[in-house]
Amino acid sequence: MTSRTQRNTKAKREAPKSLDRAAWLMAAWRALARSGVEGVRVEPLASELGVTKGSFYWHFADRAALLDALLEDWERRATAAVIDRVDATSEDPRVRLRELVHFTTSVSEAPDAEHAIRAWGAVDGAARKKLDRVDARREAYVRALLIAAGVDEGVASFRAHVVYLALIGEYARVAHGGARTSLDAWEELLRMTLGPSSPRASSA
Amino acid sequence: MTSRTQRNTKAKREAPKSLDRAAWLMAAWRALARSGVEGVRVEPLASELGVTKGSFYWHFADRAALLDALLEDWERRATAAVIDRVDATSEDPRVRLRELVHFTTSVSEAPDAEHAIRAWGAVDGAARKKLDRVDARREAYVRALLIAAGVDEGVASFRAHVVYLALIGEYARVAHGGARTSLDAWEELLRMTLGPSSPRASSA
DNA sequence: TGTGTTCCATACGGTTGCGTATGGAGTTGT
DNA sequence: ACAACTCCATACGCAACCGTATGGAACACA
Repeated sequence: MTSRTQRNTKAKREAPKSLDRAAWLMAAWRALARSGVEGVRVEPLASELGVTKGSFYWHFADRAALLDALLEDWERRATAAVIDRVDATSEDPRVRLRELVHFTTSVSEAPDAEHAIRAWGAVDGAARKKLDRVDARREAYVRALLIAAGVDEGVASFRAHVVYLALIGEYARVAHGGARTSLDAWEELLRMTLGPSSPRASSA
Repeated sequence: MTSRTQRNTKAKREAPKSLDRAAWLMAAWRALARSGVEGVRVEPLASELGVTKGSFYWHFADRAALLDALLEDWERRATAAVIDRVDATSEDPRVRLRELVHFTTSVSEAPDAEHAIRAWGAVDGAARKKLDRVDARREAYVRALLIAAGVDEGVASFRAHVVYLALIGEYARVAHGGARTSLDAWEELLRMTLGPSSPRASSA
């Protein structure tokens, strides 16, 4: 309150420009990962950022606009980004599959955000739609990898689904503080998944 | 407002006694499944039940007490109850395992509640503790079934973990409106899981 | 030095929900 | 009938947020 002349002057060394949408988005991500959708509130975020609501309502129409932005941001980073990265590792689908599992499993901030969005999707329609799209895309990718690895097309869908369910489950467990699944367990899953189709396909 | 003499007289045919804890608990479950922890609020529940807060604060100390009661209730129903039921179906561990999957998968109200509690556990410490206990117990049960079914003890832990992850994933997907995974997919998982250990145990 | 634009502070009204205090209507026992 | 007990209604005070309205400080630019 002594002098308010330097609000911007040294707030950030490299970005002397004042707060922008991105800063609000990042803060929103932290809040989302920490406390779920209900935790991303305008005024708390403002005080965390050291400003007031006035700033928020300059960059966003309202709280819903911020939540929409979160969803859009997530859709990008949760599909194309991951797939591109995995595709860049190797041509071998088995290697790619392993990399996919290890990567999505090792990024330490991802589970919280992902799980928060899943919980959000259970309550909100917009989040639900995004989730369904992302799920479909990722599962299809896993399925394609399995088929490329020589798994029968018939069982590939089932196995891809199961693998993907396990990944979702891992996100959920890690999100509430559970221990991460060991690499050995993932390897076992991949062995079972990439293995030959079981003897009797229909046992009734 | 005409006459308030019959509040109880015909509220419920069989239970003329007025509202009790159980009624509040059920309403809380519905709210939890529908909107998550943040959705279970005293005043909305009251108006849903056709009473006022006065009733609630008679049966419960505060909102936290209601949430605790939910957690306790869930721990009972999510472990012992399920295991007892599964154990009652057969002696064959394979049949039991199948029954476990089909049962936990088919109870249509369970996924919403389970997922809501998982989301809750990501935010709250008490819920987290309950979750960890329940997870450990259920996973140990699956592991025991696998071993009883002849799976090597070495891989049984890994496979039990994977199966359990898939179940959690299923809860998550169903909770936000996703389609239930087909029985065929579950059967495929069981086939892989109950099958022999893969050829090369260490491929590096 | 004026003028416009960008970004934020301040202040306000309104809603929702928590917890408490208190009384009162029914019911039960005697 | 009277007292005691059970269960709920009513009415407050309080806090957290949302969204809006409005002014002002800093900066650019001419």
